[in-house]
Amino acid sequence: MPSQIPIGRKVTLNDIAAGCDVSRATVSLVLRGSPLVNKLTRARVEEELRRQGYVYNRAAANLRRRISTSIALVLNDLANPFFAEFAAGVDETLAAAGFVTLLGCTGESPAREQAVLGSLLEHGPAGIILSPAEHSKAHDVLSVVGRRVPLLLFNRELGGALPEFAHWDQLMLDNQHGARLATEHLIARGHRHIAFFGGHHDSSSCRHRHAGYVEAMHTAGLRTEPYWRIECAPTRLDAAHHTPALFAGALAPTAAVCYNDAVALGLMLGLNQRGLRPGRDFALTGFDDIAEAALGMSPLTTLSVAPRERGQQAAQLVLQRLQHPLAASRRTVAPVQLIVRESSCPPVA
Amino acid sequence: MPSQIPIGRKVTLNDIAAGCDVSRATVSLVLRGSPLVNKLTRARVEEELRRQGYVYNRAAANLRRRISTSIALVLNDLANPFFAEFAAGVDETLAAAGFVTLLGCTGESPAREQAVLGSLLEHGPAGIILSPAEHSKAHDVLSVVGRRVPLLLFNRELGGALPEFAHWDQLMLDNQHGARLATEHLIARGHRHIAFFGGHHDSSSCRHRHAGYVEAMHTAGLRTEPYWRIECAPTRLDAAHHTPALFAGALAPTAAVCYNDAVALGLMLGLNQRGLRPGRDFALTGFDDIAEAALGMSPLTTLSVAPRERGQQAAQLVLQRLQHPLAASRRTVAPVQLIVRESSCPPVA
DNA sequence: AGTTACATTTGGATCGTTCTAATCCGGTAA
DNA sequence: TTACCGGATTAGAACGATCCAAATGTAACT
Repeated sequence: MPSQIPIGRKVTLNDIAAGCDVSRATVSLVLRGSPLVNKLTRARVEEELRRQGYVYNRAAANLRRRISTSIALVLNDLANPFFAEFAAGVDETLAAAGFVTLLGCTGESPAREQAVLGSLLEHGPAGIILSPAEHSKAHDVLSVVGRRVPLLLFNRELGGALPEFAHWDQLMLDNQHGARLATEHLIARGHRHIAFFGGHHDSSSCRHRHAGYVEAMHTAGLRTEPYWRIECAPTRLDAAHHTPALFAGALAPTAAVCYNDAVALGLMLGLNQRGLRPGRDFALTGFDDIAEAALGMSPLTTLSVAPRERGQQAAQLVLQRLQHPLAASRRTVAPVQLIVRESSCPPVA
Repeated sequence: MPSQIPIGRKVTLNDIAAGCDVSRATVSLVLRGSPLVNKLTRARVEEELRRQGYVYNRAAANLRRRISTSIALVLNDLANPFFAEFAAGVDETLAAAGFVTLLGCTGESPAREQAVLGSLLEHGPAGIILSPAEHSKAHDVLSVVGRRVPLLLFNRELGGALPEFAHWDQLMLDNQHGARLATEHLIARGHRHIAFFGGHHDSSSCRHRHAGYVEAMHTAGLRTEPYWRIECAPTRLDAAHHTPALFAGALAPTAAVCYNDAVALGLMLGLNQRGLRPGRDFALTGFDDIAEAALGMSPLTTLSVAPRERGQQAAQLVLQRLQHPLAASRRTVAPVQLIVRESSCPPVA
């Protein structure tokens, strides 16, 4: 029984081998289910493995075999439900493939990103999934990651040019098309004065969404006033604070395409404080379709990006890359889907 | 320059040693900043390390030193914001201590929990932080984890008795006291007929919260009717569906202590459908203080559990355990804090 | 010159596994 | 008898680091 087993040292192949009078090599063969070993000895060895409570030392095995069974996942912030769902999808798919997820959070700091990547690399992951911090530069990432271990960029571009020799894949959301869909939807509802609210222009996803908005507006022959572009941090609180700026210009908008759901929810609060009912007196759309979007005072029209599925997809892409290390690097753009809810009302007559 | 470095093989200590005419051992000393090595040779070696783009192989080092620099974090579901915040806190603290987080998700399935634990253990974590799946049994966890690697239980009890010889620590939330606070608050507001709504009685956290509710009621000399205890799955949807059951008994409650915030938000929806305005016609409290609690139609009175801080605390506890492997096992109960918002109105006259 | 002291450096064993190239053995063919 | 075969097993060298004891070189002191 387990209580007979010495508690001091880890059980190794040698212990098992000694315990049933075979060689280390034979035990190793048993462990890996080789057909070479005799049925009888296999049974004896398996019994001994159970008896001593052996646990496989994958680190030692991987060292010898010069392989790795882990993937590093580096994100800005797990507390963001978008990334949390993404991480859940990644882990789920990796686990199914026998890989283990090494987690790292950067908190939007390029410096911490460097540190985290460095630390994770020492554990020898087979690949990396990275959602870069805001001002992270391609050159810096390259200098710490090197060209040996494959990298998948998710969600954001890196500053500076991507090194063409490195096989870095990309998984991006169709930000521009999504924002265009939202804008077209508001236009179809009858709006003519539409603002773009929230986000910072130095974020690539924000730039792309803004481009989609401009594209839709101009295609429809509508003007975009500069004071209809309100920048703010992508948080509820900051969005609520910046609400007055929307109505400070000469021509007040009747609707806003928001950078993301958090901003949209904050804008709703801000509108309420001005006595405007979102979804009645003012129309707005979000981006991400986070859980809270469907609830709240006025259910939010938004773009679903299916973060969990993106996580699964990211994991798949990395696993494929591991099988074809020399394949050309690939850029995947995941589609987004417009979810129409009540917040995108027609303009008040 | 980096392009001169062969791309085929990983750079090892031997390569560096050969590259600057010293022994492997000396390079190793340089890496670890030993004062033994001469300033001059140190400089030469460091230059060579940079030149060849060396990355430390922690797996190999840990094998030799018989130590580990990783901690396994096993959760039900990262997509749950409570656990996501918790994980963020854990990773933050572990990273600061030089550890790396091995992630695993169980999806509330004891079978997957076994599999995930087994897989993570093969990577040799120094410790484990486990938030058990719903019906997970202590005996099963023990049989896969063994008594070698220290375990910290978070948030839930395990079924069956804890093995006393294993040094398993616990970090629990003060569920009972929290529910008692919420109930006392409602009583102080003037309510006499208070229900306990949501959750399943086979979940230990639900039992504890219910116990706190009963305790407060009885201490105040109030009765608890059996039909004031409505069980349902801890989701918004199921809570909304079970709302009518609250009013099916002889004496209708004027307030409800909810199992958690998700349930409370679902109950709000259900109340709305009955034409009752939560926070006006009916009072309710939640548990967890998730982000949505402060927003919504009627901001929710709830208990803040500070999940990120819990994560930091969990990591601290494990790190302490690593330093004192033989210390007596410890049970920590984290305090919770009542956050009074508008949902806990006085009863209608 | 011989001894001691000190600062540096190093060879070789080691961690727990896998891999390669033997080896062993009973049976069969030449 | 010898050679050979195929199935089962194994010794021993890896993998990339660390650790220990021992070696080296230099300077200082009898």
